[in-house]
Amino acid sequence: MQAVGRMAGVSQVTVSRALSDPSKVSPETLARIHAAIAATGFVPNALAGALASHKSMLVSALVPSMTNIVYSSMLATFSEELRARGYQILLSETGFDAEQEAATVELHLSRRPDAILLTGVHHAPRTRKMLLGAGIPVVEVWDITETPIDLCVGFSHPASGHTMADFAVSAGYRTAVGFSAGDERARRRLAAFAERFSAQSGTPVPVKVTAVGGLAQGRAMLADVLDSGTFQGGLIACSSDVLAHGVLIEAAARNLTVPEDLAVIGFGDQDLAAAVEPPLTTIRVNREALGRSAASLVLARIRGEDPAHPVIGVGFSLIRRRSA
Amino acid sequence: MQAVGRMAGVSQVTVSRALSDPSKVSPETLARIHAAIAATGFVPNALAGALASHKSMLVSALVPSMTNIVYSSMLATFSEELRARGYQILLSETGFDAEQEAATVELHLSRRPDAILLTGVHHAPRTRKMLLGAGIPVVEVWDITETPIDLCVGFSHPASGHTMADFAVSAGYRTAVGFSAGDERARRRLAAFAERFSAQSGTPVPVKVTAVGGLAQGRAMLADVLDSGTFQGGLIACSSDVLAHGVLIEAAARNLTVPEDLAVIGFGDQDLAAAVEPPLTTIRVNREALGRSAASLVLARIRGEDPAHPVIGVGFSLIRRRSA
DNA sequence: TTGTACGCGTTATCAA
DNA sequence: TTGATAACGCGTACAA
Repeated sequence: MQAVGRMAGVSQVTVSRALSDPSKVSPETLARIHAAIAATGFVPNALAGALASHKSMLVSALVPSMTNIVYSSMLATFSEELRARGYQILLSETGFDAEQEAATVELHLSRRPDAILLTGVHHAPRTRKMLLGAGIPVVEVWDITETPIDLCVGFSHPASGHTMADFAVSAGYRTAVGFSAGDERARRRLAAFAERFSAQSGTPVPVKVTAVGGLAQGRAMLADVLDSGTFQGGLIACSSDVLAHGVLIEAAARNLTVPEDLAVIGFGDQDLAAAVEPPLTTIRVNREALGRSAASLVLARIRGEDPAHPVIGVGFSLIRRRSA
Repeated sequence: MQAVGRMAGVSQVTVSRALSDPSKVSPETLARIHAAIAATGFVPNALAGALASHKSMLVSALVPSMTNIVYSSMLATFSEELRARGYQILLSETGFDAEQEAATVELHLSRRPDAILLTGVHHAPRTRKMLLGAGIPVVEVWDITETPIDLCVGFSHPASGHTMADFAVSAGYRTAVGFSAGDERARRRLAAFAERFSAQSGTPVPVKVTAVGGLAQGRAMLADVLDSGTFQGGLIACSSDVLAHGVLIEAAARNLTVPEDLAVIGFGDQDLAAAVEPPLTTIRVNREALGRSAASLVLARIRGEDPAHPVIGVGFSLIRRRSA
């Protein structure tokens, strides 16, 4: 900035002002400064700026996995909203491990973000402590709690499982099995489904769990319950659309008709849900709205406001298509 | 650090040393310092550290889309390698637009990253200039060029199209159509396929293009060529596995048998390629190796080394399964 | 093994 | 409308 100022015939401070609040600089000097910037290729140092102003214009986001469309799609709108206000996103994966999350939080905090987004509501005690100590807005998403660290936007996973079960019962299904991915939230959804469905139908609901929830795992699980005789028709409730899609593929490969021979219900309403054959009955969560709400809550808190509702339930809805 | 030092009975510098190089501090004082850190909940300020040391321990990564598994999977290994060396990734989406990329590069440069990763080899002139001026390692990935800004790890998209065509001809297909996503690299792949296939088979290859390459678009494109009579059997070459998967779904919905009634070839060898029915013949790019090579090239350059081969071709291979 | 002094490149405060 | 000066919280000499 000093070099730019020298070239424009002004001091370093004036260059700083020209960049942060052009209205405080006369049009003529502003022009000279811009000319100097263009000539030198000067790029301001945001590190120094952040250090001096105590504003990093950085927002941290921690998600279990960035290759999972479920998280990346809500992040897309979250970061879009924040980028519009000049914030940049510092993104990290935490896996599904609380200790790894704690380590990542510490790393992020050292960059002095102006706010931080966490996935889920269950964290290591140390994580909570660090976050409280940091004194910045914290928003927990993709789950819901009455006792958030600060802010929370999400929905109840058990409630979504209950909704699936109620639908299944009312649609006339009397037997069911559950296929779940290994992460804690998926298991809570399926556990709630199994508990409610078996209570209403009187038949127990076995729940199979796989570490990762891919297409291949969906196929393999269906093959497994079919070959072992665990499943003789009825409904297959899956913790994700991808798993459900795998079930569809395996069923087709065995010349089984969906939903006649077996019915399938997914979770997430990803793009593929409507595009597969038959289209998937699934639970839709408005991920974009979730990301947007999280952003506006954070933005309000950064402005110093105290939101009337620090916990926002975005809800979900069952989309009935042809698979069940 | 001063406060921590006071509590531990040492100066600020000693605290700094305890954190950056514990071997330079006596075990006793180290213990006192760690106790003080634990007591105060002190988290070092990486902004100040970066400002003083001229090392931000930050590496920028710019990808067209983070919801696209193709990019996020190579990023996963890239960031894993760098995280192991203490670097953090500053990630941004650029869409498929050169101007947006330039603006994002400028934003990232203001954070003084120690290196930067760019997707593709075609950039705005201004981007090249800024990057050269920044004087940091730059690695361009997912495409290849003889004249990189600095480093390059990727493969030739036209060559992959030629490989598809050569396979198709040798497998006996005499007619083909191409389905391509709208991005520049996808189109180059399909254009190369069409050119080579028609040269060898003597029949022209129409190429359909869709802005986004989703499952629904794959279905719609197949429905379209079938209903309009543009396609009467032969091979469908797709710019991605997802598009190919859409073709598979639509074919099954119409009771068409693959590969007998129509054959399909994809690109990318994503997880789904082996899991669908029939499994997809596709082009595999080792995305993990790509991310890893990019990381080690960058790391070497950061260490001040001059890599013998600044341009690395990772190549690709055709995986023949049952769809073609 | 530890400490002193200084500088990194900005913003904030105050004065002109 | 502009400038001088002092932080911001660390690392890096250099000295002890």
